Amino acid sequence: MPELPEVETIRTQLEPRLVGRRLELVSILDTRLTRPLDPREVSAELEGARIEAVERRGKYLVLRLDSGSSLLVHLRMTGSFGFKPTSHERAVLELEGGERLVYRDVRRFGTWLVVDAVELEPYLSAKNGPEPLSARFTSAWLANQLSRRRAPLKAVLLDQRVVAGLGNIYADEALWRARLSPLRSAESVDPEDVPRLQRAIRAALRAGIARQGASLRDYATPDGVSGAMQEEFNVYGREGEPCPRCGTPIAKARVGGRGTWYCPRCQR
DNA sequence: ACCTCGTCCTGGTTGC
DNA sequence: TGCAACCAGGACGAGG
Repeated sequence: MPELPEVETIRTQLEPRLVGRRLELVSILDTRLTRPLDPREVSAELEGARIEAVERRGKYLVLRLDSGSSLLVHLRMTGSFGFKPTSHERAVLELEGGERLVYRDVRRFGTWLVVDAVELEPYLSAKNGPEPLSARFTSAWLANQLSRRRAPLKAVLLDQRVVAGLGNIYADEALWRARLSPLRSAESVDPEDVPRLQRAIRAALRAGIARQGASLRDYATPDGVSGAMQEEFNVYGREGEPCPRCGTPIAKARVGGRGTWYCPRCQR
């Protein structure tokens, strides 16, 4: 489940290997990938273009092309990139120089979309709120968003328009750091506590980036290396284990249909 | 406008 | 040991 730290790690590794290279052949092997568009149309738009930049917005990977178009890749649950043949290949980009970038996605939730220069920013802005590691992600913004939502706090943090890039893992980890319960309603959070939550979100994501993401199930980086963040989870997946802060057994609940781990004692 | 839930999808794990 | 049921969850659409 690639979230911001995993996608950022992928971006960092792809950038030096892709920028300046031409896409010679684009093979889309799974027709679901480009739905509702015909994969042949998408291939035709990509082939021959040169990659100018590899960027990230929220959980989207953005390949900017010299044609003016951009390829937006969303990895959803199990999407990944690599440079070696593997199982569950859904697309292959043959690069100038003979290298083959393979897109793998076991569960086929991932999506590829080509947008032109005019559409790019409106599309990304409609899907994503502020980047959590940018200056635009302020406590004031977060407080305002929380104040108008009655849903569980965690459910609101998973809304990409509130903050871009948080997923199930880092939402739980951020809430643990902030000592706030995922179950309470967003509007019930005291405005005085919001700066703590804002800093906790940043800290959780920065920790993930520093460890090159978390390797669970299907995540691997393009270089084939595993991230190490899973070894440092405080609560995620740790039902029954002692809270690293107070020793109380970690509890598990379902919030918005998602597995949710938290300390019932020190997260209020 | 907001909220919850079902859907998509496959493979690994669990339980009988 | 076999096999079916269950579980993982990001985004989106339906329905309340």
